[in-house]
Amino acid sequence: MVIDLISDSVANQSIKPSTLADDVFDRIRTAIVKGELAPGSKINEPQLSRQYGISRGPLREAIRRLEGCKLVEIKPNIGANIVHLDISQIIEIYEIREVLEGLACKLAAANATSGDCAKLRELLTHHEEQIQSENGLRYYQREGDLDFHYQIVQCSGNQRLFGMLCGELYHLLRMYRIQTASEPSRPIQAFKEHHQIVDSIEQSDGELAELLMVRHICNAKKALLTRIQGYQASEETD
Amino acid sequence: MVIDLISDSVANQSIKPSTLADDVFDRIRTAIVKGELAPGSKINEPQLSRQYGISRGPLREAIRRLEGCKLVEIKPNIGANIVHLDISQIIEIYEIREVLEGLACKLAAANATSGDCAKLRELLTHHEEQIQSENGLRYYQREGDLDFHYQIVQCSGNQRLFGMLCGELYHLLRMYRIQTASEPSRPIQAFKEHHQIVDSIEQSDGELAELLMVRHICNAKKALLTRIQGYQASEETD
DNA sequence: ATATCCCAAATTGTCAACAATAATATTGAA
DNA sequence: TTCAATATTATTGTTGACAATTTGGGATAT
Repeated sequence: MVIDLISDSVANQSIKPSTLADDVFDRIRTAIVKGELAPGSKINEPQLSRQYGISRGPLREAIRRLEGCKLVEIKPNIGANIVHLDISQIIEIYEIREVLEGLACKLAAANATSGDCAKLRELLTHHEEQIQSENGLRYYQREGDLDFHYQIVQCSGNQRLFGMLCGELYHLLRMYRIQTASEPSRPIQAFKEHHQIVDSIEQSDGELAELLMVRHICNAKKALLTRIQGYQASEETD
Repeated sequence: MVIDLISDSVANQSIKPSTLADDVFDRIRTAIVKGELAPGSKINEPQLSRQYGISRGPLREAIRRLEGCKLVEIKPNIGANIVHLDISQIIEIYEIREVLEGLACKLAAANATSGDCAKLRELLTHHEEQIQSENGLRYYQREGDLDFHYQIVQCSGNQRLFGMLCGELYHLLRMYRIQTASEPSRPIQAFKEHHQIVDSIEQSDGELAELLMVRHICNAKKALLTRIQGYQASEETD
């Protein structure tokens, strides 16, 4: 009897219960963010249900949840399409990021513990090593950059802010980066800016931290814009 | 034949196709925001499906979509609960509102047409009339206030920003106001601040408009905090 | 009286079949 | 050949039934 109780508690810790709809939601969301499901493409329910080995019931529940997250758009009697982000929408996201991450920095400056700051420093040190090696340059920009921002938002202590940025916007940005196979742009400059931001957070200077982060993202936005305009120009002249 | 085409096009314009899941999603969301479904309460699928006259299939799809919107929380094998906002979460929303609506003002100052400004003026004039009558005071704070902010966000031109504020956060604030049956606080002062904001938008002074809106919402947040603290103190001394 | 175990009822999760709609292919006429 | 109407196919929407799990109550032992 005692043994049963133990094995039960162990089972509850390791095997957390979940539904097919939840599992498939995660798998589809990952597939969308990774670009395995192409932006704008149509979701075929019979095909996907076969692919995941489930019936259409829980699959449709997963799709509806994705609709709530605005990762797919459903038209009645027609079907669900993977969301497609054009440049203007990416700009919109960057505008929102500016103020949202500015806020995150302001709050982080007020709330971050010395341990939090140490972790941020450690992350930057790791990035420095990555930058100095050739292939690390790509790694840094593609994932490490968002990791840095992720950690700061976590330090803000605002749970809803965390959900908005790390649970939604960052996914969309990753999606766009993969979609456009974007190369690293201005990693050394960005690295310097990251250090400045951590400095101000460590000194509990919320005002400065907010300003630096707003400017940091605004710079990234500008770099993106010039890169895009150059691309569009070369497209036209081809 | 021609007649058929006409009647078809008319039908398409008036009767837009929708699914049961979509309809019930709207109805449940309204019920949540209006407080008809109590925050924290459990959703009973058989009961709700009888109430709306549909089967559990589309009902569950609607609930999953609500989960994606973070209006309900689903625990596997247990069920869905209406989301419950405590004070700390409302404060979190106000922190986010500050910067998001500040951004909206900055963008509105750059994008608003003279027609947009006229509509804002008209709205404020209407509010003034409401304030001068006794019972209008309540009306103004409960809905008119959010209407004003709604219009400004619309002028910003940032669709995602619009979705975040008018599609999510305002719903939650309405929900909280109804939930706590909150009385109007500082309507005259808020009215003055609204006028200042429209002034700066009309003059295309984005920097000022942003600053004024941030301060406006920060004031509302402070008013909320003192009201709550007073309430909590009286609770403790009871 | 309290706690524990077990059983019954209710609720959630899943599936497969059917209905309704849209997409596609085919036929026929100009 | 080309366009339009029609028939066929595929996909989406909806339902009811069944399986799995949780919840609640009651009997029993301490």
